[in-house]
Amino acid sequence: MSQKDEVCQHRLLVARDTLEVIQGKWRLPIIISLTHGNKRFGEIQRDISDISPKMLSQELKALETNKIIARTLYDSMPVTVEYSLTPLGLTMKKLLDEILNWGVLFRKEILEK
Amino acid sequence: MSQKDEVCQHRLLVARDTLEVIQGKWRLPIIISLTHGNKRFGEIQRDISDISPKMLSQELKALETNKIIARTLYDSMPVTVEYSLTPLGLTMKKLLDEILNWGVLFRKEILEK
DNA sequence: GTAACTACTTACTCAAAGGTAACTACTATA
DNA sequence: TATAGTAGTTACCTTTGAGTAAGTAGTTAC
Repeated sequence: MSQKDEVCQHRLLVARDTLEVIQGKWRLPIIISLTHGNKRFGEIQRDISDISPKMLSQELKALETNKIIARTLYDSMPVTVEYSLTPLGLTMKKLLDEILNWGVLFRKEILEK
Repeated sequence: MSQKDEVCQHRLLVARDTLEVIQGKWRLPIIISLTHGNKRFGEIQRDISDISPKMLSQELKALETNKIIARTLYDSMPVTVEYSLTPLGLTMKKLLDEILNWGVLFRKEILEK
C-alpha cells in the first residue's frame, strides 16, 4: 500500500469516528439543545418534543461515554440531574455550524426546488 | 410556541437534513473517494476495500438522488461508468474538512488516551 | 393516602441497515 | 470455448436502531 493510500485510509477512519459520535436520530438534537445552556433531563425532553425517556437516557449515556457531555447530580429534593457540554463537547461548535450551514444550502438546492 | 423555539426547531430540522445525506457506513467514504477525482465503479470499490457491490450501487444511487454525485455513462467497449461530484457535492468540502478536523481531535482526546 | 414530580429502567416489538453469495449481461482476449 | 473484465442485480438472512407501554424509586404537596 502506497503512502497516499495510507493517508486516505486514515481519513476514512477519522471521518467514521466523527460520524459515530453524531449518528442517529437524537444525538445532534441533544447536543444542540445543550449548546443553549445546561439542562435537566426533563428540560431536554421538553426541548425535543418527540423523544421518549428510554431514547433520551440511552443517548445521554452514549454521549457521556464519549465525553461530549457531563452528568452532574444535585442532592436537592427531589433529586435533580444537570447535563452540560464538556470542553470536548464545546469543540464541536465549528462542526455543528458547518452541519447547519450545509443543511441550509442543501435545503435550498434540493428540498425547496 | 415562542419565536426562539421556532428557530430551534428549524435548526434541528436542518441538522437532520445534513445527517441524512452523510449518514450510514459508506456515504462519507464514497464522497471522500470522489474528492480525489472522478472514479469508476470498480475504482471506488478498490478504494473502499470492504464495500460490497450491492452496498456501493445502493449508496451511489442515494447520493445521485440527493444530487451530490453525477453518473456518466461512456459507450466504450466494455461500457464504463464514471462518477463525479456535482457542484452541490463540491460545496461539502468545508463540512468534510470539519468532520475530519474534529475526528482527529476526538481521536486524540478519547481513543488514544 | 394518593396524586404528582424528579429521573429514569425494563420488556417487547417492529423497521431499517447492512452483509453474503450467487447471478446477469455484455465484450474482449487467449 | 473458456476466462476475465466492465457494472451492476437479486434473494435471503442477521444485526442494529428505534418506538411503545408500563414499571421503579424517592420526595413533596394536597
